[in-house]
Amino acid sequence: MKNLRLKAARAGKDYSQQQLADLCGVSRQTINAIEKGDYNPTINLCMAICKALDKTLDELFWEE
Amino acid sequence: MKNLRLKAARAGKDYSQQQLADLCGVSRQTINAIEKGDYNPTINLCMAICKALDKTLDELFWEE
DNA sequence: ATAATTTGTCAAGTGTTTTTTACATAAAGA
DNA sequence: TCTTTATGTAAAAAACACTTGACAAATTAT
Repeated sequence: MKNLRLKAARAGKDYSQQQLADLCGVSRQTINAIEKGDYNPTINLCMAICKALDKTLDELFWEE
Repeated sequence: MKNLRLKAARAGKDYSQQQLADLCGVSRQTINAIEKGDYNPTINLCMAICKALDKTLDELFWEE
């Protein structure tokens, strides 16, 4: 399922997928795939994303 | 670096590495490696661990 | 003491994340 | 209109998470 919280947080910073990817040191496709939601990133990447967007793991990635 | 918060949370539930591994559907060695800290688990596994231990991602995995 | 459980570690293999390259479409700006 | 930027998607290969099997040291229980 899509990660809309991530998409929203990125929009809140006015970053493109490419810009966020650069900040996190990964490819644009990786960010795209995570937002699209069909896979399972590593915790280190999740933390890099959170720090780039000033969010926490729970805010962007926790699922009930 | 070691994940001592995870080790402590597991101790708080009185689970062995094997028991926690079974609850999370991974091997004992994987849990051991995460506690030892020399790698980078996936977010899905981190969430499974958190749920087994009644903790959140931020409580067990967030690093400043 | 000794048996059973737990933990630490290693090597080889499997599976999946991630990269790279590439192409197509939509939106925005000049 | 023409160009640029942003997004969605795909296939092949590289990188790495995770498994399996195994052995030894340490801990706990009997």
